[in-house]
Formats: sequence, structure tokens, C-alpha cells
Amino acid sequence: MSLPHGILGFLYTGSMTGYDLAKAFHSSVNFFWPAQTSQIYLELNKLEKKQLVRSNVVVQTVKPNKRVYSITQAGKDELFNWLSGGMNDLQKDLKTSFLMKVFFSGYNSAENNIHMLTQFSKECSRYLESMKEIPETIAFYGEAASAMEILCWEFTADYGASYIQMCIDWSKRCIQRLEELS
Amino acid sequence: MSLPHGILGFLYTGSMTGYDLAKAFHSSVNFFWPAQTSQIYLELNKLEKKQLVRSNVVVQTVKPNKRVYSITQAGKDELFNWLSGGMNDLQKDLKTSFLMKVFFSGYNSAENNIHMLTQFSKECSRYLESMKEIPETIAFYGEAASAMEILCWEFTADYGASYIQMCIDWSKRCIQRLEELS
DNA sequence: AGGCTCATGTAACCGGTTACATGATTAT
DNA sequence: ATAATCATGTAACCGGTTACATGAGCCT
Repeated sequence: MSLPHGILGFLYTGSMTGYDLAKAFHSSVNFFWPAQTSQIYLELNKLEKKQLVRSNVVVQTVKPNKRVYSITQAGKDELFNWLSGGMNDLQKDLKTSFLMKVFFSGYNSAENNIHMLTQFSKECSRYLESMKEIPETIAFYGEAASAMEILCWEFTADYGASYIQMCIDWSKRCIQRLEELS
Repeated sequence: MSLPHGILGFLYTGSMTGYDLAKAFHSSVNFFWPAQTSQIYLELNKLEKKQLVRSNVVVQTVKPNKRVYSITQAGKDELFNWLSGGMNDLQKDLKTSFLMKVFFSGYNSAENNIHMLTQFSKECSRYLESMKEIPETIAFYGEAASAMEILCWEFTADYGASYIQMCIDWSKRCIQRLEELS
């Protein structure tokens, strides 16, 4: 239950079409929130029914017509209410199928588990690598943004990198303990 | 798509009822996978249709009758296939509404954001605190488990604690940078 | 000719959440 | 008395995923 608030967040900086929003999502929050374009259109409909956004069709000759969405006052209220509102529970953030797998990996051999954790660690490194473009992306979009906005974008990047690094450190510790067994 | 595998994982150690499974979930993986009892019954039905588990009713006189589930060979195959199978994508693990909130917190004041992050940090500490019982739980259940099983349980606890600790460190860094602004 | 950009959707499905429903026995 | 334990479900809903459908114009 976050995509609608993300949409409101983007619309707060200016009116956009569903298509624009999809691009905005994909080029910014994608590394932690991959959104489907179709889902964005669905959410826009819901948001309009709740009167948190409003839309009007812009007729175009060369390109296809488009529906431009704007945030309403009620939408802004909802956005800021959400921003200053209560936290999401940490339990939800920990709920990963990976941990479920680890929990039952005791049925597996040490070799298998070392292999599994090595694979995991490698995937983490790959992900970390793919996140190295983020500072450039922030610099690009930051031209038109406030210092505070840029800072908060950097916070999300920091969080992402820290999380992946923690995973790498953790798997290293686990592998070490598995090797001590044999 | 992990709960069914968790069920198979528990049934691998022995036959159980839905009720037993619910207790097993709640007293072990609960800190990273809070499962609803009703969902467990639904999944058991699905697993039986797929012939990964089989059940038979045990008539009781004093207590109500119960349906005991056992894992089939196909179920064991599925379990071990899943255990040694490909990784879940890290992107999913990063997909938290909290990051969405942080991303748009640039619209908020420094004071508001410091307050928000302080609240978050406190909640993390509380969660860390609540996780301190886990070693005892592991010791309790570990009596009947192999060294490898215990080790993997500890891995999940380590992961959980490391994750929360990372969140605490991260919010500390963020707050520091916010304070430098003013 | 082939692929990209612009532009907007529908439909089926799925895992999971919340809330509700029932009812006997046993321990405090 | 009343709370907990044992025991199993149904129903409505919800956010999100996957796949599919359409179609004009522009660039190479």
C-alpha cells in the first residue's frame, strides 16, 4: 500500500500522465520499488475515485491524446499525512522467502549450504554493482530539486547499499561457521 | 510463495495437524514470517491437491477429532528442490513502503524528518529487544535437532539482528546529516 | 522493413490479510 | 466463572504480478 502514495508524491512536483509516471518510477525508485505500468493506471483510477487526483484529456495531433493527472488538495493532505504518519512494521520488511529457505537449510549438507550462500553473496555483489549508477541519476534529477529532496534520495540509496552490504557480511560469517564444522 | 515450503519443511520432521503447524510457525519463524492460522489450513488443502502432503483423520474422544498431515515423497522432492533452487531477487527484499516514504520526505522539514527517523530508530531498538529471546527458543527446540539445523536457525536470527542493527546505524547517519543542514 | 517512443488499458490470477464462526474440555 | 487449549475452517477483500491487446508516428 505504497504505490498510490508514490504516485501522489510524484504528482506533487507537477502534473503527469500515467505514462510519465511510469517513466518516473522506473528511473528513480525502481531499485527498491519496481512498479508495473499497468498497475499505475489502475491506481490512478482508484485515486481519482477517491478524489485525491483529478485528470483532464489533452488532445494532441501528432502524438496520441493523453490524460494528464494533477494532485488535489485532498491528495496533498493524504500525502503529507502519510509522510508524517506511523511507521510500517519491521516484521513486514524481514518477511523474505530467503530467510524461510535458510531456516530449513539444516536439512542440507554443509557443502550445499556453502554453495547456496556463495551464490547469494555473488548476487548481492552484482546488485551492489548495479546500484553504482544511482548517484549519477540523483545528480541528474537533482538539478531541479531542493537540497532536502536530494538528501532524502541519497538516504534511500544509502539504505539500499547498506542492506546489500549487510547481506554480504552476513553470508561471509555464515560460510565461515559452516567451514568450521568440517 | 514461501509458506507452502515452510509447511513442507516442518512436516519433514514429522506429521502434524494444521493446529500444530500454526504453533510451530508462531514459536519459531514468527519473527520473520508471521503466518495466519487460517492461511495454513488453506495452504494444506492446496498442498494435498498437489499431492505434496497427505492427510488422515485421527478420531479422539476427549479432544476434538483432528486431521494429521504427512509429507509425501513428491513433497520431499519439492522441498529439496526449493532448498537448492535459485535465489529470490533482492529487489523484492528491498521493496518496503518505508523507503518510499523516505524518498518523498524531501517535502518535509528537517525537524519532521529527524523526528520520523528517531521514531524509526526507536522502533528498531524495540524490535531488537524483542528478538533477544530467540537464542533460548533455539536452545529449547535444538534438543531434538541436528547441529546443522541449529546452525541454520542461528543464521536467521543473525540475519534479523544484523538487519535491524543496520537500520539503526543508517538512521543515525541520516539524522546526523540532517542536523548538519541547520 | 523493423524497432522504438508515445499512450492506455483489460483480465486472470495469486499470495496474503482481516474478520468472522463454532464448540467442547480443562485448568485456575 | 472465565480463560486457555484444542481444532478447523469460510468469506470478503486487497495489493500486486503476468500476460495480453492496440495503434499511430518517427527514426535508422
